[in-house]
Amino acid sequence: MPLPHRVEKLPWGHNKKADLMSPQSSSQRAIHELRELIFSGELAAGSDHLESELAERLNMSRTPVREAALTLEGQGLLELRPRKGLRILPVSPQDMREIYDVLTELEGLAAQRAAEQGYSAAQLIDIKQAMADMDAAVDGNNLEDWARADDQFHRELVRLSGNNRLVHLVGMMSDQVRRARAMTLFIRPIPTQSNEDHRGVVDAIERGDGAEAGRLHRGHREHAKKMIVELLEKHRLKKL
Amino acid sequence: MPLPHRVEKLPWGHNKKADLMSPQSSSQRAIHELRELIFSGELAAGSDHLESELAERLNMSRTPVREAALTLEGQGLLELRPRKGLRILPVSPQDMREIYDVLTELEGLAAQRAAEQGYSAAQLIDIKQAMADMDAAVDGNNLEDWARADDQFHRELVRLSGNNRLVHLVGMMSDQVRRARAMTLFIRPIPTQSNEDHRGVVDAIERGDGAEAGRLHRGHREHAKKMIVELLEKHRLKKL
DNA sequence: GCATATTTTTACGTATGCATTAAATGAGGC
DNA sequence: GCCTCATTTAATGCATACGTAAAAATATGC
Repeated sequence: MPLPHRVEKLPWGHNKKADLMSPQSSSQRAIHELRELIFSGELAAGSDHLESELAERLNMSRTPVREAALTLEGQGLLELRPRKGLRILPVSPQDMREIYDVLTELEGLAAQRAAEQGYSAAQLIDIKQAMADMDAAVDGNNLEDWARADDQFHRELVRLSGNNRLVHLVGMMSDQVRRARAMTLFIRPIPTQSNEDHRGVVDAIERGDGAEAGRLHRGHREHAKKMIVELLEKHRLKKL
Repeated sequence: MPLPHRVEKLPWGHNKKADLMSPQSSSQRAIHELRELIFSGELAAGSDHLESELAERLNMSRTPVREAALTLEGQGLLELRPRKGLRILPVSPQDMREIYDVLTELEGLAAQRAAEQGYSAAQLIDIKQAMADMDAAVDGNNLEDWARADDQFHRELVRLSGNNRLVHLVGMMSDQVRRARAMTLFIRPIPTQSNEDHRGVVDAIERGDGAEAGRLHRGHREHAKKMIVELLEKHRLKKL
């Protein structure tokens, strides 16, 4: 048969957004797996990797790897450097400042718009659940759970803005922040203040007070920015 | 203090000088030419095109066309639809609202940050030149020149923010706005107000008044948003 | 021993081939 | 007629082939 030592081709149906199951197309799989490798640090920031090398690692040809690389390049996670391999982009404290600046503004807008939609309490149930999860995680002193719930909170907040572009752009920026947070999560103060901040934002959204929601959320992010950047610099984490 | 300057190698940099050199790689050429075709309307919004068709049109194989398509998909200009060809994304009034919302916020931030850099008059020469060009274009009643200078103004404003991510994201959003403006340019009022607005923003930047620069620029963009969206809806330009 | 010229290697960019599978078309039953 | 199912068509996703040019390695001259 034409495919000598190829292995699995999963007979799963087509789930467009399948988060947890392996995507059906090799390109999609490449995107997913490369992202995992980058976020887990297995592909270290600043390191170079040949297309052929990655292709072999993922059990596919160069083509889908290349396509994935193009996509991820567009998301600012790596850079294609002819003949030097693809370089996992490092994130310096200065980069982090830039990213947080943008993120602050975009999420602030999201909070404002979310408040203006006039959501019912029922429609805010998911974001409140995320808040509850964060409280529980703080109580249980489980930082990983906290980080997950925090992600969920921010994702939900942006979704509530009703602006698809916002969702997309914030997602991109968040990916980069996430890499840094993995490093700093265990050396930062216990994030009780974050939970307070979030509560204020959700209250403002529930009241329909857009200006206040935006203002509060911006403050929240600015505070986080300061803390993260200071941590990165103090610990000499020049590049992540 | 890091001076902002051109970034050569950001993923999809909007490189102004790229035209001087003939793009050597087919992929780059494909990106450029497809963009041209989209902006010129030769590839109409909402239309579908087969990879092979475009490859033939650009005198290359499917591979670089595909790579370009991936890149442009990341920029929100088109969508890859398996077996239906690549679809040039239409921009509805609702899309335009979303885009302007994001753009307003991002450029507002840019204006604020630009003001905070403490630029000398000499460093503001380019943005002032753009303003002068806009005035001249209004005097000469040349709308195309005006549009070009307006682009230049906004590009320069964002560059002055010193935030490369901002440059990058605003570039993406601007591309989409640009398509709509081509349609509305000749049915909109003569843009004298815009020039006034810009002057106020630059003044605030020169004074180092970040809050005011941001506030003014946001107002400027919000006004533009309202006008464009109303125009689109009034003229039943459902899709662009 | 060092700099420069020359060969060799190799990674990439692009073209091409092919199996897969969605969509289009047609056949057959109601 | 038209719904369902089988057949054909054709565009894609991916593998693979290959020329090119950059980088590495080697040789050469001083």
